[in-house]
Amino acid sequence: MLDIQFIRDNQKTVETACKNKQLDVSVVAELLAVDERRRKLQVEVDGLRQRANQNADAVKQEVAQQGKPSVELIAKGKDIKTQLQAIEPELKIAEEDFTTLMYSIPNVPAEEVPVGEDEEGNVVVRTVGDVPTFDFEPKQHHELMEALDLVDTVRAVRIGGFRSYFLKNEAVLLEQAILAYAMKLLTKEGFTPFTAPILVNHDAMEGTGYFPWGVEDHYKTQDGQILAGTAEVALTAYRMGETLTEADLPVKMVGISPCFRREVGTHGKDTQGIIRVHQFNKVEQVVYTVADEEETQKWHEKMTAFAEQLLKDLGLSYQVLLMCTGDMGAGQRKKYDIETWFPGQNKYRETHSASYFNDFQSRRLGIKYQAKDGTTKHVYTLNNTMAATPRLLAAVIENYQQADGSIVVPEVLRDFVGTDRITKK
RNA sequence: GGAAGGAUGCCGGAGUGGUUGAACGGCCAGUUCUCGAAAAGCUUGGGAGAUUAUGUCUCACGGGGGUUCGAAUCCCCCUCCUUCCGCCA
Repeated sequence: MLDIQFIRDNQKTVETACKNKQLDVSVVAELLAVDERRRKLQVEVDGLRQRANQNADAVKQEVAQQGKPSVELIAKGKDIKTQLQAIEPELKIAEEDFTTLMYSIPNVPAEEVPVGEDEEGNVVVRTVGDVPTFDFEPKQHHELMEALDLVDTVRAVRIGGFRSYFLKNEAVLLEQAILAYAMKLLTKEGFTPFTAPILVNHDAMEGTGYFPWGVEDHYKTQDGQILAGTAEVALTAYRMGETLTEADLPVKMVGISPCFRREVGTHGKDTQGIIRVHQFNKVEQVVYTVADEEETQKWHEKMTAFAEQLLKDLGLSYQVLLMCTGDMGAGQRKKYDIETWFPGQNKYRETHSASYFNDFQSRRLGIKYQAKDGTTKHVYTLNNTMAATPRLLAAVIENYQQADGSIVVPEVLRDFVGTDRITKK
């Protein structure tokens, strides 16, 4: 959520942001019209309430002096009340409309974000690691995994539907190893480890900016909770409604949770393998910083670097992309995606996504802090993937495949997995 | 699922119809004292909206509605929390 004053002063900027993010532009003008109506009604209602309060004080005086109020003042009070009852409902409607529209206004992208309609507009910032060469034709992860009895999608689909999977044998340990390694890296960096609830309420979804735009992308329960697509939701909302002190910042959290995504609108994409699934596991980093864009940008780079460290430790090649306006979320101010090299597919695929929001999320969630100068400000929030499996597992398998179809286990994971090579049984 | 209790400011915690927007304590900020700090004292200071004056007004005691000239306080509905019982893991 943006500051209404900012929207009033920068209507064009906000409208351009809507347009560039491929969102409805008309909400801005609609909001400002409602804002004006609301303010006009507010002035009227405030004036009447002032009179009502003054009258009540006068009644109090009379009671103190004469023991009982005069009929005139009681009648006047009733009259004011009648007038108030006539316009208060209008104000209430205007306020409700105002709130709904405020929640529908996206964040304005940072200056350096390229304008673009879709992924074509994204810009490669850096490419790290050489694309590995094979003296044989590298296979895709699902071929390799099926041959080694590491995955079963045929039976899974029978049980859980399209995009379901069983991981089996060493793949289970290898997945856990990746997640545990990711957790360990960030814990060493001073992040507080969490498991996060994935069944969350509407406020948390709206507060993090997934709603109202992404309602269709999420599953919900018959009790009204939503199955979150990421631990970002619960972790970012962790201090919802609280006021911290500046000394508490930065707050650094790393959470592990299952993630659920409906993947509507992706029919026909990645139908093979376990790159795109409805349920996966993820280690996610979330940080609150002071209300300073320079500081939050520093953290944005740092958090991206943490994810890059993981990929380097795993010996994977990747590229970092600066996402264009059309390919970023409504609440995001700037976003990097990291794409990891998949030799079997012969291309880079998205494995990480790092965003910062300034106070867009914290305004919605009501997360503030008392600054050193005594004023109260909203914290700035950021998040980044640390490791998402089985997608990252698939990357490891494709990159570590051998001519005989076996998989070498990355060195840093060997202790956990208990073997240095996965071979046919 | 049944029963009881609870939700108050930045935090803890009083308060059962009108000088309580909130005692008391803590924290933070500002300020006085000081070479400086600590300690101590003082402050219309600490949330939101309107007006755009930097003063006034309104709202804000979990959320919504009602009673009343007047509600944190009385009534109704809802949400959440705690405890006990039941059930389950």
